[in-house]
Amino acid sequence: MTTIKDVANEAGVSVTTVSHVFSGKRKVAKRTAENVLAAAAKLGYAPDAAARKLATGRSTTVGLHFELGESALLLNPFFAQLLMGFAAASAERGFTFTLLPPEVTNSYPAGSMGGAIMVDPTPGNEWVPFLARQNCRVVTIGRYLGGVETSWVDNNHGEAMLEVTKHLAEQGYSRPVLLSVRHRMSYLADIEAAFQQGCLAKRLTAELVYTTDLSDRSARLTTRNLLQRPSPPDAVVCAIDHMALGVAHAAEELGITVPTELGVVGAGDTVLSRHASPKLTTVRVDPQALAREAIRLISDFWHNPTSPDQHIRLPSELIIRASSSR
Amino acid sequence: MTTIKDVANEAGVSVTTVSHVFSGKRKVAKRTAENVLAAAAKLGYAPDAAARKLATGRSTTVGLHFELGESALLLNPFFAQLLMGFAAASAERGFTFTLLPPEVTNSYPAGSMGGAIMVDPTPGNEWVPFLARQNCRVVTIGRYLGGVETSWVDNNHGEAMLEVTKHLAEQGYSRPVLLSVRHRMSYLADIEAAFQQGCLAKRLTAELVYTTDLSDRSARLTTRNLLQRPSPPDAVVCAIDHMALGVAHAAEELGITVPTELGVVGAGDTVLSRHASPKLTTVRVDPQALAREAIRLISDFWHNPTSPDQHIRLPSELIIRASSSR
DNA sequence: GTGAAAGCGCTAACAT
DNA sequence: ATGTTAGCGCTTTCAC
Repeated sequence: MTTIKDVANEAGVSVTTVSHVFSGKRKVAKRTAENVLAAAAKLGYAPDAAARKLATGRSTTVGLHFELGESALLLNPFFAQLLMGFAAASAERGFTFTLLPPEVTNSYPAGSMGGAIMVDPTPGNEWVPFLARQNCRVVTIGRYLGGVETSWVDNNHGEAMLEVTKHLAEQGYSRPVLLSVRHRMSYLADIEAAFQQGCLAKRLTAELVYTTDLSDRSARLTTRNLLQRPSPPDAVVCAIDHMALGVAHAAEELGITVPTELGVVGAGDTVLSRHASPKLTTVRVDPQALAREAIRLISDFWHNPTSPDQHIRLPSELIIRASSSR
Repeated sequence: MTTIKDVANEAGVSVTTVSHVFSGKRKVAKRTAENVLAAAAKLGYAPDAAARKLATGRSTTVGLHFELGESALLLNPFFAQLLMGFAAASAERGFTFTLLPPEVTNSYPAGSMGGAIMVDPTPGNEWVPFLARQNCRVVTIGRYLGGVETSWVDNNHGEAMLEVTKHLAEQGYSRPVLLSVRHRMSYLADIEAAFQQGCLAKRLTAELVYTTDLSDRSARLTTRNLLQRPSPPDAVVCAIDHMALGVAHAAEELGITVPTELGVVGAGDTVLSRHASPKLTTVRVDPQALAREAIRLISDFWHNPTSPDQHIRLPSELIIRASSSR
């Protein structure tokens, strides 16, 4: 393993100078810096993150956490794209990722992280308060509603849902149902509130129905019940794409045509939305952009630890397809 | 931050003793060990991984890499489950994960990892030779066919495919096609070979067709062409579940009934397979088991660096559903 | 603009 | 069965 000392010898300077060339923390003469860089390249030197962390007390490792059991992510291609975004964005900025275990271990060394990103945390998430208590900077994707302030990156889910209700009204639907689940992610709270508000504005009856879990199967069974009511809904808006597939399935089983008799809207614009027949109207969010912004915040905080929390709201886009176009 | 010194003072012993209580590298009197543990718990002490790494030269961080652009993982719920398995299994064994960036950076500090896991590497994967050169222990999920020996954990894809062809023959299908993609993962090589062999054994014509990419859309378009031939296939076996959905879609568009006129078989048994109508016959693999075994190997190698490469083959299971049951 | 040296938290000889 | 101490690779004060 090549150390800073080897580079210093090769370049004929002190380790201090080599250190500063790599950290940029003090001015080094141009000629000197070039020599050092050349020596480092020749020897294949890269600073050792562990040694650096030990000396500075600060880490460039970012903790990453998903609530896979709770959230929609497990069943969602969205998940993989988010992760891909994290890997790429962090590599660019010289950060490294660590996956946090599902449950908090009290002895987990929060100090080993320079920050943490929590994807779609629910109020029951124990990591957020745990990390906050240890002064580990936290950025959430979606807002944390558990009583601890954090920085966050979120989509404009509410606004998109208003567009959905507007679109449904324009298409002549009048009795929409929002199919959601009881997990308390900010995302769900947002679309539920906006759904009620949007329906009110357009004079649509607004009904909110919860399925027992996130599976397409639950969505299908719930929808079957809804459609067999005396006055069934004429549109179903879903919290995630694959629930919408379950809805379409239920309609098909009952001989109800989509979109004529029943409008269907999903959320996420995953590969699933293009797969449904008819094709699914859905709200598109950009996982790569979410990842990039989250890393940007972590990087900002790392370079400027005292800067205040930041909140970033990215747009969501309504993609209108056949499933809601009469 | 609590250090080993604080614990030593609190417990009235030397740092050496504390160190050994935590590493288990030498015998400590029961009473002493209890005192140390109590002191550590009281002070909230956890060994600092960076310092430990610096002192020993060995890291408990495991690098994790996915070829998200190439593989089927991006579109596959399988992916998330695999990751969940990694997070849980590594937490249990005291390892920590780091996500490797998509592309190799020559300056990447391989020394910062105690091992690496590559998911479905293709021969073009640059990380495998890069890491092998630096004596970083590599475990692949699926075999690496790029000319470097590694330890691996794999499923018995070939055997499962033999069962598939047997099943197809039993159901009276005689002209099956295997729909695959040109990415060179061992998994694809295995099912392609076994498909040929199995068809030969059962006297079925065996045709192998490649789609341009992994999307359901490509599968659908390719299948449309196949089905419009003078003598079309009467069964399509797919390399991944969502391609099978595309196949079913194409059949539906052409008014060809599944499974009567066309048998369809997927692979993975993801949520998608239960979603198709009719329900999809598929080959089930267990992502959690793959993750657990991979971590077990990494852990073995970490504790015993000189032990030879290991190869683990887990069973795959054919799940017969409506899409291939005449 | 550059260096010398102390020390971050831990481990592992070498002691006793 | 336990303790003393050098040093892992780096950063950072203090000095020039």
